[in-house]
Amino acid sequence: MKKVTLHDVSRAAGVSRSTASLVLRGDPRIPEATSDRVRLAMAELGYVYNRQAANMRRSESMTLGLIVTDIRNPYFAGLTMTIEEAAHDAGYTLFVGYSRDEVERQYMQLETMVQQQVDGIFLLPATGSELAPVCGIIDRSSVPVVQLARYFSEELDYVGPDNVAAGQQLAQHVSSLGASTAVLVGGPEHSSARTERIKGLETGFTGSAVAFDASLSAATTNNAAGGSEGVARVLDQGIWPDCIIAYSDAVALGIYAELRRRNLDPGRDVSVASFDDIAMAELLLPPLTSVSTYPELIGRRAAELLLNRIRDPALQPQRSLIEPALKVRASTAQWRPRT
Amino acid sequence: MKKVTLHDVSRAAGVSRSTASLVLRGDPRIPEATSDRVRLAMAELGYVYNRQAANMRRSESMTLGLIVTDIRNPYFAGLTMTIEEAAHDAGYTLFVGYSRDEVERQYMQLETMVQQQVDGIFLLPATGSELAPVCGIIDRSSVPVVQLARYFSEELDYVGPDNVAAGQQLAQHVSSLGASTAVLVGGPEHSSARTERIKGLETGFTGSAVAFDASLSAATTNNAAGGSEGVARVLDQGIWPDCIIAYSDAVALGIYAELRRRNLDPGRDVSVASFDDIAMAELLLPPLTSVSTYPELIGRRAAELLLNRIRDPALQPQRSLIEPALKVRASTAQWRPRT
DNA sequence: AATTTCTATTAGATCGGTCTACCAACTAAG
DNA sequence: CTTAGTTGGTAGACCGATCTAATAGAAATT
Repeated sequence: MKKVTLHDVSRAAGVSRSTASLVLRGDPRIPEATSDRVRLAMAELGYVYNRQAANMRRSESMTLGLIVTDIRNPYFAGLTMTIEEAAHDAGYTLFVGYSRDEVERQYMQLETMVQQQVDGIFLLPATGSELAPVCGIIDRSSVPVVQLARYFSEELDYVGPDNVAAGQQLAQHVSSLGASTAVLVGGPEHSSARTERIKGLETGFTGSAVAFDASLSAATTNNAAGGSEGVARVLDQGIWPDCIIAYSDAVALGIYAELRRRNLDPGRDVSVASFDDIAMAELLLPPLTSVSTYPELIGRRAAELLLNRIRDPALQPQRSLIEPALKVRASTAQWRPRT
Repeated sequence: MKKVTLHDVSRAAGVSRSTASLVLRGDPRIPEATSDRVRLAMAELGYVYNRQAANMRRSESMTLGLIVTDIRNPYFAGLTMTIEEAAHDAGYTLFVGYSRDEVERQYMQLETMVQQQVDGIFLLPATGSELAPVCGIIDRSSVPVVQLARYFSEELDYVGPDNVAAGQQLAQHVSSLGASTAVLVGGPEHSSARTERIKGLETGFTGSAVAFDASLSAATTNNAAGGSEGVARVLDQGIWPDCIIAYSDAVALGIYAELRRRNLDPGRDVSVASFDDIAMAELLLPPLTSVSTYPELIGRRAAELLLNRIRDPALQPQRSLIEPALKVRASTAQWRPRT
């Protein structure tokens, strides 16, 4: 029941360990007759290549790390899927950690991944990551890191949607509907993405007839529960906006539910619009107006960036913004002033 | 720019490599004065523990592997989240691969994970896994494997919902509505889960007034696109069931969409019921009747099982079935005969 | 005082690969 | 015949930890 090593293989094939190793890596110096013999021995003995051992001499481990907050949000699930695909296609195996938006958890995950000698890390930072210790482990090991969707450091690569543009597009659409008040609901309070989306909304609404006050917006967790809670908080303050802008589609789901609980009909009594445009947005009733932020593109771009940086660590930090696109649907199209 | 090793640390602290190693692992034989000195040196030099090196001597790598088909299905996302949590809490780092239900891809992922010396693997098998090569790598390395939600081998541990019971519960509910015909839509054709659900439906429907013919069911991919396609295939054959049973909630989403495209109102013109009960089921319009199969429980149970087996590989293969629970909602409650 | 036990520490083998440097045998060129 | 080059292969150091067996010195026991 002992492990079969290259040494066992080489003995069985009547060659040296070095030769077996060369066969393993397809070195052209080894003639076919020899390599066939070695490969036969491998098959017969049931040899399993030990990457960890190989990694000790080579400088790379052929593993990457990915830390995201929560894949029950389909936006992050899509992002995760493309990143895994890119990593797999490039020959890497992927460590994954879900931080649940907790810095402490995220820190532990970063730490163990670095200890496992990952060649690079995709990080969707938990809110609060700008605080000290998160960076500590990153630059102690000088492992390449690409920030996804949110950022906390200017010195690390970043790929995300152009949130400001997304906010502007949404604002323009909402004001074109003739709404007079709009409010933002949901999203983690201090994340860069939320700040940028608010900025986009504000600039988009200036000069329009819509009153938008960012200080009235309700920050919450980025999921349906957050949406319900956020919209409740707004309405219970006596604020009755014409249009509710959800921080994300995940949040919008909760907003729909809470509105209905209060006998309000989304798309008729109040418009709802959102960010992300996950597949579900189109299937909801009413279909949800949303600004698409293309998680697949972000993932693909991030993978390119990280692989490039692994090849050349001296590269300048890059920021790559993905252009959003507004998808107008019935949740806002049918809006009209309350009678 | 070179890596700091335990050797560097020990020299800086004026002790031997062995002593530094003992400090690292908190061995009680080392007095505090010494270990403080060593820990100080570690902090000053920016030492990073190299687990791969440690793994070469120890027999474990403190990593686990998880292979699932697609986390854009919230059911699998939930399963994945709990497994990651359990792994993390037990001190393991998790490799993740998404097979996209392709055996070839799954095989490659199994192979690299085994080569990375994982201590155990959670496997949600791709359809078609019963075929030879998938097992090859598993028993060549004799790595513990727990099958999730579907199975292809009796010799490996398995945790999943009690699909037969789930099918029965659904069938009983549907016949209690007074429906006269029901059809199953969606799901990967040869998966164990689908076979079992059909079996449950069949036994549940026998003796009732409902005509259920499994051979009329439309097998598809397990997502919304599959649901749309499946229901289209059924209706285009001229079959007009009273109740459509979706293979999963993900499939049901597509069924809702396709029915509406044909100006049919789910819950009024035709009942819809489903398996899984993801969070979204309740938020749909109409809210979707579904049998909850508790992915969180499955994940937790699977983690327990795998960790136990790692501790004691001689354990008998176990099968653990999670009891389902029917959640009746408006998508079936309002059903009445077409006029 | 001699022996035993205990404490703090260490040298050196080891895990399973890779990599450098070198070698032997044969062919080709001058 | 000598020299240079090519082909096919190998010995042994190396990566960075762990682990076993051993040791020197102090304390305790006889």
